[in-house]
Amino acid sequence: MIDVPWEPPAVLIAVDLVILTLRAASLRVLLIERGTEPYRGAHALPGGFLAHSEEDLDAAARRELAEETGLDAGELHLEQLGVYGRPGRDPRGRVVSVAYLAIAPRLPDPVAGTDAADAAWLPADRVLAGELNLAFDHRQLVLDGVERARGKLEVSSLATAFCGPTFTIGELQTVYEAVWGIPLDPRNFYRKIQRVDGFLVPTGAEQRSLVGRPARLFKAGPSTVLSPPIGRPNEAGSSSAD
Amino acid sequence: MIDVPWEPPAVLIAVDLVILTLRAASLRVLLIERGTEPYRGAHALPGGFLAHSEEDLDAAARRELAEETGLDAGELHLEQLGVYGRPGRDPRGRVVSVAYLAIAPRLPDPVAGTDAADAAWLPADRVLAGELNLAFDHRQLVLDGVERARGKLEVSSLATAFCGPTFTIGELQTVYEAVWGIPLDPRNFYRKIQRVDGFLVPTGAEQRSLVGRPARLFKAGPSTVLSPPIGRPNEAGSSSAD
DNA sequence: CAAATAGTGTCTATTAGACAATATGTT
DNA sequence: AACATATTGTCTAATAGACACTATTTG
Repeated sequence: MIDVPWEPPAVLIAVDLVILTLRAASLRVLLIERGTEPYRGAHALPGGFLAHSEEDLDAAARRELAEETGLDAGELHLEQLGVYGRPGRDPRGRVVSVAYLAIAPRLPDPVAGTDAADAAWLPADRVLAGELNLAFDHRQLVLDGVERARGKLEVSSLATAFCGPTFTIGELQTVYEAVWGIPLDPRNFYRKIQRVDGFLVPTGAEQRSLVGRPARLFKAGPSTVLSPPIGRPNEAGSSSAD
Repeated sequence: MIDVPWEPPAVLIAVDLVILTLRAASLRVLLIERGTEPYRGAHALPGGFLAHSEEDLDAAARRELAEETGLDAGELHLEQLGVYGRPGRDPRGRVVSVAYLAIAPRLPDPVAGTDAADAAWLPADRVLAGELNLAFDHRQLVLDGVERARGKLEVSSLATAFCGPTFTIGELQTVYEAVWGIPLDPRNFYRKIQRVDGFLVPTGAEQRSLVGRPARLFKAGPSTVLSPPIGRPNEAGSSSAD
């Protein structure tokens, strides 16, 4: 950072949230329907401008999360995804948006936000496939968010953020399958995931569902870095990184 | 992004660069010595404010890179590292900095930048160890940059960005060892890295050094994603992610 | 019992890591 | 020859993936 003789330009800072969750075994992202121009009627990510010039970026993300979903960010996984500042991305003027990725466990259906006129958990697939019309560069944010989640599932304990405080190995497998979009062998998954040191801690309790043998309940262990990583099958492809 | 009845606060945007390279088998970061307050005399990352309100962030990063090092960003690996916007990080006022990570191949010793009064490639170790006094939150940026590089070495072709257009497997090994800070077995490394599909392409040429058998020269292949990944030994540890 | 999910055993091909051995250059 | 680096071979323990099998529940 260098001092300059001229006055540097000031820009508006926005915070946008890619909030992912699992519903009906499919990966969903929280989208609101815009009620005003620009992009009236299009889907958009929840977010907003910095409240005041001294607000911390993370604090702004937590504030928006609470406003839009009523969720306390203390309970959620929340991490910075990146900055999106291409000139022209917002027709109203120069806006630099700091994107955050949040992972939410299964939530009560109604997501009536205070700000959001109309909010819904829409399948991430439909965004990736381009079926939905997203405002601004928000499709890119969702792409990047899903890609981040896919990668971190391999090497971190992120998957548990999709679950409640306790969960079965079957539920965890559903998370991996939904985010990666591929089926996994339950038997191999079962042992592989338990082999990871410090990932899962058995609670001793069991959970019984409508059918089948009751499953042991686990909670997240101390490790946030998974070693060995949970390999994603068929990564064998070239090109495209970052 | 929601429309608001009030005027959102505008802040200054800076771009800071964590430029890594290899010198004398050690990982170095480009630091300049600040000639003005605040933090006069401390080391700082190269960077600066947005030139004008319509400048793209990536363009600003490339511009700063050229100004500080004379390097053409077209030749270099350049990726966004994150945003650093904690209030109070800059005593002059609210500044949100977009950090970029650049990887440079071996460069000519003099790094006389136009802006930088005094620039030097200093060992990343000394920053990590806290030996050097860095301005602002730049120590954190270097930490994050090195950590990013360490991780990407495993799963991407980033290592080749430290090398010239052609390189030997021995040089590549030096990159891995310097960035990870651990020794690797040359024989196992030799084959392991060649097994990665699309990573290395032999040029047919050879390179002879002062001593020892000449080594085959390679260039970077089409793959930017490495599968299987190049596993980093002794990752076996708990806690701390993100 | 049938169906469904949880959990265990086992086999095989592949891989990681250790390290001996060989190849080819310089001094 | 002595030395240094590159490249190849080989052995062993660990691992991934396929899949048969057992266990425990509900209807």
